[in-house]
Amino acid sequence: MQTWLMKSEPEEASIDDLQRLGRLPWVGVRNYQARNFMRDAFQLGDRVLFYHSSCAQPGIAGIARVASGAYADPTQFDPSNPYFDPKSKPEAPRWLLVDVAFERKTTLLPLSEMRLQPELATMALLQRGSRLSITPVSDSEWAFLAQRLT
DNA sequence: GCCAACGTTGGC
DNA sequence: GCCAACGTTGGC
Repeated sequence: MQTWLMKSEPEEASIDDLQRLGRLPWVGVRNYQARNFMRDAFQLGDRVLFYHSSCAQPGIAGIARVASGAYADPTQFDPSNPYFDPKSKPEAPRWLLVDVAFERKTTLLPLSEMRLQPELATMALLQRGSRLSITPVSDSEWAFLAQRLT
């Protein structure tokens, strides 16, 4: 089983929202590399580290699971939605999503602390200039993180 | 609000 | 297919 880190702005969808709803369609991915991870590499039951971005305390806020295969993100077809993509056609959807299911909250592991850990220096999230909203987490990175996510 | 870094677009 | 211009991300 693989572990992934997925970024979400808590103002839009926080770990508390996921806890309340139990399950969420991960709408709004508009990057081909991130889409391809969901389409080609995600497996049902894969672990998801739920990361809060663009907020006062960026960091890992909880753990979730991949709860569906990839399917068309409906927001790309809705002209009133901020994620609307006029170039995407229903017969050939450009953007996909997966459902994500709540597992548990963790005490927030701040980005600033993650940066201090040599064991995490290889994380895709921490690489210079990395902006990708979905990144893989290696087994050794997860093993280290698991001890700190309480 | 700033700005570095990156991805996408579109003219050629 | 190149690459400059532009838009976006996201930490600070």
